[in-house]
Amino acid sequence: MRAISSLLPYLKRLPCSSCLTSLASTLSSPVNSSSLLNDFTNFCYKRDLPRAMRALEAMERHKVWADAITYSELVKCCLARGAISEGKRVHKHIFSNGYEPKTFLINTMLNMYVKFSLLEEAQVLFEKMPERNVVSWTTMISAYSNSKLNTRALNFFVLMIREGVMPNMFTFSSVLRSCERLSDVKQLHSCIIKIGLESDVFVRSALIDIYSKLGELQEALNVFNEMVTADSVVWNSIIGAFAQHSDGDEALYLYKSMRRAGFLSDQSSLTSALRACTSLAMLELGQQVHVHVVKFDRDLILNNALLDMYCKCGGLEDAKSIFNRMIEKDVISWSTMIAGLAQNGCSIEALNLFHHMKTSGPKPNYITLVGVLFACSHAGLVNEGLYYFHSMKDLYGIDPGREHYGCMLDLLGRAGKLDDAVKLINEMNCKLDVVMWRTLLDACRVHQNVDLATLAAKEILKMDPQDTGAYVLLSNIYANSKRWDDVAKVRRNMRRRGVRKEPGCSWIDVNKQIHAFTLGGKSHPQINEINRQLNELISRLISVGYVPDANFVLQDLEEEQGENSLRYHSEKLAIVFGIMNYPREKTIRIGKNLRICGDCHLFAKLVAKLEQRHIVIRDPIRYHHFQDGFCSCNDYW
DNA sequence: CTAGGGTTAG
Repeated sequence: MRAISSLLPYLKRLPCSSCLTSLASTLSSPVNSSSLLNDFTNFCYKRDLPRAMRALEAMERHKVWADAITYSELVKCCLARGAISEGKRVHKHIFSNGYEPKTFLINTMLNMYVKFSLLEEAQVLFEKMPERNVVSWTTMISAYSNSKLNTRALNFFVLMIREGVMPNMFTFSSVLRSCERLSDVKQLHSCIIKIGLESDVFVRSALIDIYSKLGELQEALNVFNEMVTADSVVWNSIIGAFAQHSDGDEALYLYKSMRRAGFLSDQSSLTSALRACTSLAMLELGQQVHVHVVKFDRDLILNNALLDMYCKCGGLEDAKSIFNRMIEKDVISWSTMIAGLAQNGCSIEALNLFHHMKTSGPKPNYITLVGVLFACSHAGLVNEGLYYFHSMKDLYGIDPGREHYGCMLDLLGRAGKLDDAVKLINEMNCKLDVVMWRTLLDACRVHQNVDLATLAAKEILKMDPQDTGAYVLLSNIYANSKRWDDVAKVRRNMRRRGVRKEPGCSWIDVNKQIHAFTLGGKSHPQINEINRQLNELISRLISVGYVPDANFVLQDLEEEQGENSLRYHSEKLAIVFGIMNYPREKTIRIGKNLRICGDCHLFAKLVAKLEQRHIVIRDPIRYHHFQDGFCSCNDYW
């Protein structure tokens, strides 16, 4: 022992028996295997990885083995530290001669490899396991599910059943995530009921989630409603399901029910609630949700949802200040802000932000560039758009996809370059989808290209025989060139297929109550007063030079009645109602289901000037901010 | 030792 103590000053830390043992072995002293094991156990439980590993080496030399629980602690320690090579070393140790690792210990190793994303290693280990229990199988299935290796996950589930291993709730919540077909979910679902696991909250939320992902919202709701006890994740699953499928009403209803049931809102439910407000364009409600967001103000996803809500609900100033205040911003935050600026008519600002992103933001992705091209198309920035489109592959490594082509068609089409648009179509390697044809059709309408419009409308109706807009436009085109036989034919087709024109509708929120108007607005109790004030307003506008623009009657079937119905377009009624009920300084916010027509656009600009009002109209794809005789879209929409 | 929920797109 004297020889050892003379070495002590050279050891930085107090020596442990494993150090002593390794010294001892070089000095050929006898080994105390029980104190070696003791130290190893201590180091493992204290998560002292370096010393535990040294002890492990010593144990190997002396053929000393610890128990499985201690080893599994060590593996967990490797996992927690991200120590891959140490983990592999332990793997080698427990598979060396003279030790037979228990199944649960190998499971721990399996899990470690999976968490390190070393699927190959996990796979090899799994195959050489002498015995595989439900945890082993579930670990592999879960690994495949997380890596989107869906077929493999499902195959493993089948193999597991064939081997006679009974799946548990862990297995189902993993394997469900890998289902791509409804029939698979149905089979698993009945399996779950047979085994009696349907009341498990994990299984239930996984079921709700997968039904929702496959678009089976009713099934998701059934699973939810059959539930006796819920936890917050189950609630969040069902709220998220409806929020993600743009059923904001149902999502908000469920959100309120959740609060009534005594659950507090958390990051996930608030995110979904915001998304619901976004899809309903309910700014005021969104602002109420914002109040609850404050206590999670460092949550990136939630902030992104908040940002998007303000962008899409026309609260651009709030959106900007949120964006500027966000401590952490990812590519989604930037993309949201860029698209948001573009949607609100601030395309130049959107492009400036994109330049700023290149120097001090994350790498732009596919969606970012959709926003950039969208900004170009909505401001008529043809050259800029062409530049970004042609350089996106070289500069950002992004291949143009459907959405990018769609933006370009829109850009060229709106700018009247229909020939270039057709050229682009021919260069595309994908076929035109309905949305692209609609884009083209719209451009044709604006630029009066009857031949291409006719083709586009026919193509649209081939793909979607229920597309009201295409019938209406086709019929309008024919009407415009006095081809009354063709008009009648289109009408007959519409009737035969049971297609009805979606009535134009605008709405405005007054005292937390939504007032909706349709053409003529007959159903509103105050319609007589509204019409009176509207007529008076129109006379005053005419006296300062307003000329109703009947050219846009081409948008609506009902418009054949001419200027008089134009006069009672739903947005005009909503604007007048807003003037009647809002103080002058309050912004009049109007939502509508169809795009605004040129006459109403002009009307809104003039009213904004004459009445000194700030008017915001949201149509299905963008915002118009009217102020002082101008619109944020610069009359380009 | 194994499991479930939230954000950007024409």
